[in-house]
Amino acid sequence: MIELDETDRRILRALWQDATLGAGALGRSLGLSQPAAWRRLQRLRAQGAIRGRQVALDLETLGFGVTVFLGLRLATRGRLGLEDFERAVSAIPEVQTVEHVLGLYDYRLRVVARDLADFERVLRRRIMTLPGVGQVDANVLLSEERRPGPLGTG
Amino acid sequence: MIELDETDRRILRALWQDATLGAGALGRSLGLSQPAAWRRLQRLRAQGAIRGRQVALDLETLGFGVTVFLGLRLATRGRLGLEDFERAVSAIPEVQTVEHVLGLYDYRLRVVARDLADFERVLRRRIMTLPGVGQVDANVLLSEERRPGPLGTG
DNA sequence: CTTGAAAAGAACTGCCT
DNA sequence: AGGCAGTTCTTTTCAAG
Repeated sequence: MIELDETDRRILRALWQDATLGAGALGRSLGLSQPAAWRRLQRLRAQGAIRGRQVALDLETLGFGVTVFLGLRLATRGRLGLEDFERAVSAIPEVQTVEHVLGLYDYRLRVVARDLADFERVLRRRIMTLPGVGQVDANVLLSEERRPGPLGTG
Repeated sequence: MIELDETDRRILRALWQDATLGAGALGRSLGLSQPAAWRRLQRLRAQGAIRGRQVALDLETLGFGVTVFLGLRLATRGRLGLEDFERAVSAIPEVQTVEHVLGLYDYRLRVVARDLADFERVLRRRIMTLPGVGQVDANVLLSEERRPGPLGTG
């Protein structure tokens, strides 16, 4: 865990919105010179605050119009059960996110499909056949808003 | 919705892992020349397949060690109820994601906090006071795996 | 599609306040 | 910590096959 000043937080917030910004552009928007912004970037990366950069793909455009969140309970909850389950779920390409959680569910999955018929196929042939799967709850995504998170207050 | 060939899919998969790759590096890893890879990138962006680039922040390192998923049902479900709720939830910095869903819940929130005590504060003072909030279910994140999604199968 | 090269811009270094 | 000036490298763009 590291300490950030307000300038660092501004840098991270700006990069969160658009990671294509370089040290020069960042410096201009913050009133810093290019090398000064560059040195802060280096430090933030060395400290591990920035893990990497990813493209945000537009799944709608790519033909995947349906996103469904599944909440799963396992019937068998031993250590082997978890490992078997995780190995099997990792082999399903339509699963975008696997979250191991504590609470009402054991696992939460984010699943994308081309349409509802495609999703039904994934659900019946892939999800329901996972080892140890018990109860399955589903929520269909209507719209989603992603926000920069608590860096503003930090 | 657009058509992709296998090379396009490879490009998107590579960028999903590391968006810092430029046209040159992409071309080398795919057996294309730098201008050829560059033109494909341009096309993919023009078609809207690539929405943008984001940094992946390491929330642990930044001091936010607790992530909780909330499933919410609203007590009042009219149009005004939804708008009031969305406006209010957008003002909570600890809320990273707001998903409007169809199913067991009306909304799903991803909430980050420094620790469980901090999370309790957010839950009591911010979440439970949201307009129209009914039932609230919680799941605490233990571990998470993100995967490239269904681009491999196309 | 390729290679090659020129122009532009970004990244990085050293030295100074 | 930040700024300035200069060097090096990559990306971008164009020409030609």
